[in-house]
Amino acid sequence: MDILPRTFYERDTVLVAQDLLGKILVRKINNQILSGMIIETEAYKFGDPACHACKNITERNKGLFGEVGRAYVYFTYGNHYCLNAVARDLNTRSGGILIRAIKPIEGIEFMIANRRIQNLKTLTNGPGKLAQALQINNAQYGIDLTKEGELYITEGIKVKPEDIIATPRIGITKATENLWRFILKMPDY
DNA sequence: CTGTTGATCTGCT
DNA sequence: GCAGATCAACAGT
Repeated sequence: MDILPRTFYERDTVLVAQDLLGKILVRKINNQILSGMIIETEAYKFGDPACHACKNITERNKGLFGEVGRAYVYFTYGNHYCLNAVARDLNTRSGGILIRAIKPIEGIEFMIANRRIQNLKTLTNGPGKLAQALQINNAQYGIDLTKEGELYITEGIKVKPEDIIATPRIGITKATENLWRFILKMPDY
């Protein structure tokens, strides 16, 4: 499976968010492979009031201003890490895509052990849950997603435009009118 | 230095 | 459906 090239991330953040649906997120821990198909994303870009990087660069959000194709991880609500991919067209100052949900493919037993639950439905269907299942934390901040390593993204299935649902984003209080949350229709999930 | 807030999850009602 | 957990980053004093 081919790893997505850096040019994939050098486009408008909203476009990349849609294109990430159906791609495969791969996490390697020692020799254990964990992977899953990306089925839900949200786009955040510069000037967007709901985005961490809406105005000034700070210690936490500087990754969103850096090189595209890298991982941006942040900690919130005292309990949860969330995984983003940095992506923007080269005329924009910052932008990122929140990976909200994946469908587990490989290493499901390992994920269940990480999450200490039994219910498959709630294994990786939220940003914080997904990060916990894949053991993602600040150690993954800034990892290059375009190189084979402990965390990267590869080509997946082809997604038709009519299989993508756009809805308002979740858990924010500003700019809720932008339909920048994208869900992949999954007939068998 | 202090107070507030947040791209959430879980458990209980 | 709703409140509580829980803490780092941020902005203001």
